Amino acid sequence: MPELPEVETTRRGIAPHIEGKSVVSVILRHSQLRWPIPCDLHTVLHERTLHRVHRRAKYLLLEFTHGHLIIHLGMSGSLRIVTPETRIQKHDHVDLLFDENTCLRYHDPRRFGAILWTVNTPEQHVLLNKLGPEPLDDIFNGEYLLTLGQKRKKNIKSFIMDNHIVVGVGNIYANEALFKTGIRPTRLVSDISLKEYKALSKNIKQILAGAIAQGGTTLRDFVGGDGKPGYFAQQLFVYGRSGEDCKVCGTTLEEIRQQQRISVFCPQCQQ
DNA sequence: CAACGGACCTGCCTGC
DNA sequence: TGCAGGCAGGTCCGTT
Repeated sequence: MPELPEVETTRRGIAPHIEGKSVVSVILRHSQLRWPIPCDLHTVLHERTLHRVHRRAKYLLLEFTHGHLIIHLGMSGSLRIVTPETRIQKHDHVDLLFDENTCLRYHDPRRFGAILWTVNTPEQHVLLNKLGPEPLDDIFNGEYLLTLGQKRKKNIKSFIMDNHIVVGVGNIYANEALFKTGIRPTRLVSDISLKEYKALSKNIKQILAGAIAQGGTTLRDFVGGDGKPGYFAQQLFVYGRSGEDCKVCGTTLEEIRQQQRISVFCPQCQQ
């Protein structure tokens, strides 16, 4: 699921409802996610105040005085604000119950997500300490990509999806950014010019910022923190459109598989 | 190191 | 209608 815009949309959706509130209780219905949820989480968070909800890459970081709760939504996770009485549905694995009858409910059918606790700064956590820059940061630009790309031998699609290079570019937006830049996903990183890298980084920023502004891409089961779906899906140029006509030139879009992920591209627009 | 394949898990869709 | 197979937004881990 969620790519970076969905995670940021979730952060903005849930933050106003829980920042400044204290945890009344934690209910674990299914603690086996990608890694086990700490079974003493209720004791750790009981009567503690949540100060802020941050995001780094696709991780949501819930800041408490004595540590951070690290939440990743994996492929199928979502967070919603509900009331404690709201009927429990299948795969509603965790409730963080706050005061004022506010409940943060974690739902994740495939259980590829994670909920972890750390008393250190989240940036020091082993899952976060090797991540590349945020795509919307100024550090992420054409020169940066050119420098790293010269040292490597791999295709551009898996390069921009590599979290060591830049975070937050998942399969949907990798496809869309390469289409918009006119770069075929199979091109080698060592073979791409500074001019192209500048355009690519600019387009990645633009596409992600646009998707965030519109509340994320909705496919299947994603819902934002307030339960409303996002509206970016209808603006996709290539993702999920293999065999259909290119919206720019009319050529039939083609599909290949790279690193077990589907890439869709226009053989005319992307060289 | 870097690159690649496999693994984790459920739901949904297709085709027989 | 039932069932097997393939596929899905992510990313860690072990092996080359």
